[in-house]
Amino acid sequence: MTEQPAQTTTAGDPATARGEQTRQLIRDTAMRLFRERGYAQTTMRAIAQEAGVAVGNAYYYFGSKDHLIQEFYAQSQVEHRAAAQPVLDREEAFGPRLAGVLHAGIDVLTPSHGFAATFFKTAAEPTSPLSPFSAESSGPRQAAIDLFGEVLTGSTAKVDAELRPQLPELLWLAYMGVILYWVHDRSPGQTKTRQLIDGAVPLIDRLVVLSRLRVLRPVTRQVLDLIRTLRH
Amino acid sequence: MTEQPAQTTTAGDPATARGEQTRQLIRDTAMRLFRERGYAQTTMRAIAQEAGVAVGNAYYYFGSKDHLIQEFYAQSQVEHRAAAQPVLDREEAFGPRLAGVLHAGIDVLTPSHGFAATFFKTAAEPTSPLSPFSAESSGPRQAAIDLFGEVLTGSTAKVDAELRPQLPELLWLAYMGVILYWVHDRSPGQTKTRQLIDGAVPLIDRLVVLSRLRVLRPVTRQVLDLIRTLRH
DNA sequence: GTCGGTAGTTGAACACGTTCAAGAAGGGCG
DNA sequence: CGCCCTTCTTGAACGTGTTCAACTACCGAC
Repeated sequence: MTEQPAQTTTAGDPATARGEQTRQLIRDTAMRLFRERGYAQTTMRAIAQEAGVAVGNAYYYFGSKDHLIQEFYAQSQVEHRAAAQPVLDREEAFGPRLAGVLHAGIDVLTPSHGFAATFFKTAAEPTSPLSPFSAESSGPRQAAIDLFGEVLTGSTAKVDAELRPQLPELLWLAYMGVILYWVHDRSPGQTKTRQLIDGAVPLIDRLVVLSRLRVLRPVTRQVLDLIRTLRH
Repeated sequence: MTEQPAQTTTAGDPATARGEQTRQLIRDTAMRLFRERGYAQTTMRAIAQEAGVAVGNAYYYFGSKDHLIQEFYAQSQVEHRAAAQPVLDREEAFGPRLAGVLHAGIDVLTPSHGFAATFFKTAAEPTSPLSPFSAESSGPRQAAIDLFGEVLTGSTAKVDAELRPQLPELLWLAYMGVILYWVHDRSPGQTKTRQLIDGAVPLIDRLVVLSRLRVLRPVTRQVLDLIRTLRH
């Protein structure tokens, strides 16, 4: 309905633009304040003041307060990738690889649990460019899906040929589910989310293995057909 | 309807309080404007003006603009229950009962797809009393879970004894998943959501039946243990 | 050097959700 | 009726995210 005007995101533009320093300053200040005070308690005026710029200047670089969240996403995704590297180097079996990558994701997010939880609502809004399903966040999303592709590629697991191309996205979807649980997880240290990962991974592992069985072939195909249909 | 018997003891019954009329007026006006203009485009000032009251008066009855959404939830739940009745009367098999109740839920929500989608973000915030998992919405939630209990109770399906007590809540969770998909569903008439229901129900049906197999007993138990652990 | 255009920066102004001190309306009781 | 207490109602005022017309800094062209 209400189409946003084309945002000058400077996709492949030179990062040497004059304002790049200011952009990073504002972003870093915002991230710090989000962590210190939480998302709702951090006002745009406070961000601007702490960064030593005018309020409007922040809006020159970031379309809205919500857009600062997307910056957080991108940053988290990069950290997740880095944190997952040792696991991908070390493990060979599918299960441990998946578990390791999932745990790495939660590891990265844990310091931000307090404020991440409060802003994940914005991510759930379908019309928002912040939705993990939106076109605007297709960059970080694809990177995340690729990460789960690596979980698969490097593993010794044998996967049904038809399932294989769909699996990375399905694993990413499972990861989204883990995050949804984590966001609501009030157990100390979010230990329950850890239990969810450790409990769900063997089940997923078994499911992937079972999908190759001839007896279950019709079901596998049925599921895959449904998924293909539902894809946007 | 407007006539009421002599009210002698108004001990703890706020339903007969003086302002009940005003409360309903504000609620109905808000619902109408939400449908007409969408959630974000409907201001509290507009609601108050259309209802012919002061802004602060709306806040006397509803703690915030978001709280008006909860009113929408409760109303939708009641309509869902009513719309599901014919299905529960007619169908006996588990699959058709489940499919019918799921379709009934979407039927009820369909007229509000435009604005429901934009406010579902608020429901996703864990700290908000509007979260479907929160204590504040335990009333409508329990009613919804009970509805899926009826899907099971009235059916001819034989369910694993250990799974049975967990199943209503699991089905409700699946329903939440359907709604999450529906919210993001941009296909005309949300036909894809209908396909999701029709595709997923047979799978759930088969899964429930399979859970009784001796071979799968360990897996069933493993899943149930995990679920019990993760429960809040 | 200075001119002109782009990139960057400013802060007052706007609309919104929300709060709150003050008042009005009702009803029980003498 | 007059009094008091609770329930309800008011609208100005506050802090917020966001916008925008005006302004400044920079840089290449001549």
